[in-house]
Amino acid sequence: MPELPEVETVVRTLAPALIGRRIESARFTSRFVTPGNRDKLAGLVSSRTVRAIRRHGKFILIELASDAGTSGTLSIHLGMTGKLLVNGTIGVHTHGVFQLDRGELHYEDIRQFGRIEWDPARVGKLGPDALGLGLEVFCGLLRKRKSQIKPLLLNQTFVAGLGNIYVDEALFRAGIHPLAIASRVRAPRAAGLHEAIQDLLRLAIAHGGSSISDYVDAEGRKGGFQNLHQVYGREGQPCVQCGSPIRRIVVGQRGTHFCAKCQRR
DNA sequence: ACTAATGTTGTAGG
DNA sequence: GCCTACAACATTAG
Repeated sequence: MPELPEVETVVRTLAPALIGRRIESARFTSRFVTPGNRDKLAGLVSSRTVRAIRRHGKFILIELASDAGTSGTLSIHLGMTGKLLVNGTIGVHTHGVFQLDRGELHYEDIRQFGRIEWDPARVGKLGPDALGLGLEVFCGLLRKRKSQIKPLLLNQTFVAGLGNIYVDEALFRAGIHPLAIASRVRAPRAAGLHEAIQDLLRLAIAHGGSSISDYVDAEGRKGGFQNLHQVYGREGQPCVQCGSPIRRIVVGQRGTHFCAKCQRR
């Protein structure tokens, strides 16, 4: 569910309710979402004030300061079905509750693929954020890799933030076949891919992200960008460019949508 | 009833 | 290092 545009939308809708708030206490109940000592994690985040909320790739990073001024970062990854809700009700899929000095923040996650962690090392291993990534940097990175373009773009240590939907959409916009070898994509096309990624992410954010089944922002609202998808979820339907049917294949275990005519190998 | 598929990532093995 | 397959979990569609 949540790729860069969805996570960005969550961060933006979360910020007004969270910045400056003090976390009085917290409770975690899932051994999957919060592996290890859940009480210890609750203790770490309690009695701290939210200084800032950031995002890197698909990770939500909440900077917390203690009364003494020492700071730390709470990292939340939404996995496939994670939600952060400011005005939710507690249900069977609520695995985290933050008591704020004003209001509550709930973490819900049906499949429990998401993670709530304190200063996790894996955030440091991420590649550069896909949004705002420089053209030269991107082309330089692409040139060095011999793997297929789609699995490469999904690799968060290469570039952070793209998921299955936006990779398919970006490759379509750039006219690149998902199995193309990264290093053999010629410079003009690579530049086109860079532009496609930037335009696509900005447009998707402007529409509040894509809601395919579960995704909602921190206030429970669905996104609207799913209505503007050109290939994702459109198997058999006509290509918006040439009319030939959108095809679906499996690449790296992921369903992959593309137009065989507009995206030549 | 049973199987496959779903937007995520980490790990194991070649 | 790279690539593939699989596993983690719950729900839904066919």
